[in-house]
Amino acid sequence: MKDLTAQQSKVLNCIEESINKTGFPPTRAEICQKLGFKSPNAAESHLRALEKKDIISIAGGSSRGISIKNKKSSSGGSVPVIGLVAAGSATLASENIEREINVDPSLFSRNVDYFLKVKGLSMIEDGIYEDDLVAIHKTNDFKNGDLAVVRTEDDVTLKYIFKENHKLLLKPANKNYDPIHIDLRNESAEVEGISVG
Amino acid sequence: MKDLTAQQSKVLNCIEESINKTGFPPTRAEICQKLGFKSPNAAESHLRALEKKDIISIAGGSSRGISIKNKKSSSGGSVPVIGLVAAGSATLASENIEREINVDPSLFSRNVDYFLKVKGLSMIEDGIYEDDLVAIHKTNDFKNGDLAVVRTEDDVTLKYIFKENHKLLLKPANKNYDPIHIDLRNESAEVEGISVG
DNA sequence: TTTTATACTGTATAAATATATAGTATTTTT
DNA sequence: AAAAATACTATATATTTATACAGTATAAAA
Repeated sequence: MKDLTAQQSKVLNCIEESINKTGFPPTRAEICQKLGFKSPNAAESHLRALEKKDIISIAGGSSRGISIKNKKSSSGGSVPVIGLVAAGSATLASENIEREINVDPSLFSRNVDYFLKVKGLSMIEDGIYEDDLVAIHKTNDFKNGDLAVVRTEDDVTLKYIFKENHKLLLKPANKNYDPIHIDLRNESAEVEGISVG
Repeated sequence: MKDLTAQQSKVLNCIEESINKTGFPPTRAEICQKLGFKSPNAAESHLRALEKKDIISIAGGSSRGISIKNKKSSSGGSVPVIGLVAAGSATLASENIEREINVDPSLFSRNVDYFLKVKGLSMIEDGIYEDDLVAIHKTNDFKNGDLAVVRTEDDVTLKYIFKENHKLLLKPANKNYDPIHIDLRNESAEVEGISVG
């Protein structure tokens, strides 16, 4: 996908800000006022550029007819933050969702699908503290030693994962917590994603 | 709080629909078209009524200047659905949030703050199955035998709660799962809310 | 019983808004 | 080197839109 220019990002930010603050998108004039433009056409042409790049859609003939596409999925730009977990304890996530954190896509090795906000102390030896953000890529695939979000029958945890034949070993980075052994023949376990932070 | 009339609910729904579908609030004319009114003043006066009841706010002098208040908290009307948990396993909640389920407030004994979507099988003997909704009232207060959302150091679970001195007993309604004993002197545990469904 | 709130039709209009057209200048792509 | 995209100012205007004013009718509250 084509990147946004600095000005186009500003305009997009301005739109997001308006929606978050007032509940509805801005007019051309409002964009101009916020960004210091003196002509409504400045905003107009930026909007057209953003539309061409498929970032927003503009409803013709109606005021404030701007909507931001890509609310879900896609590759670059912004990623949802999911409140969660550490060694399992899932916080009530909807209260912790901080929408639309803009991220530099080149910073991470794989695609980041969401961020986990760490709750709990089980990863404390690894420099991951409460409320830290861990970038997660959704996948079932993992290597031994990966920091993974694992969903067992009873839990969702963020731990280092090791697999040997039928056995999974989930290892927290805190001596006070014991490693968890899972026999896949008795218990089910799914890897929801792995850390790419 | 004053209740909404049938027509006012329709108008509110119309606004929500517009925001969900197009990304921005409707004009008076659009409301009229959708609900079959023939005068823009029909929509206008309903909007004024909704504003008076503090359901929406209207930005004077700007088009589509309608925003819905009460995004958080408050008593009646609509409640968020939080994807979650059963015997602990927390699904990645932001994916499961189904916003704004309208509920009859008189149906529940206490205020409903949110719904949990049950994941897992630990409550199966009690008529609570996977994907069922359980109405939750946020509180620290509980009685023995309450179905409670309990956050331990490592988990969030939905279980029947019993307290004896320093000990908590969390009992699932499924023989295959064992009750959990928590000694409050060694481990922390918080009640996030109790079921009022 | 007299307000007050609900629930509209119908008409009108000032203000808000989208949007086209005409330019200029710089940077990037081809 | 030419074309295309970026990044604007400036002006104009048709259309959208909010919003006021004038009515009518019914139901609920005071």
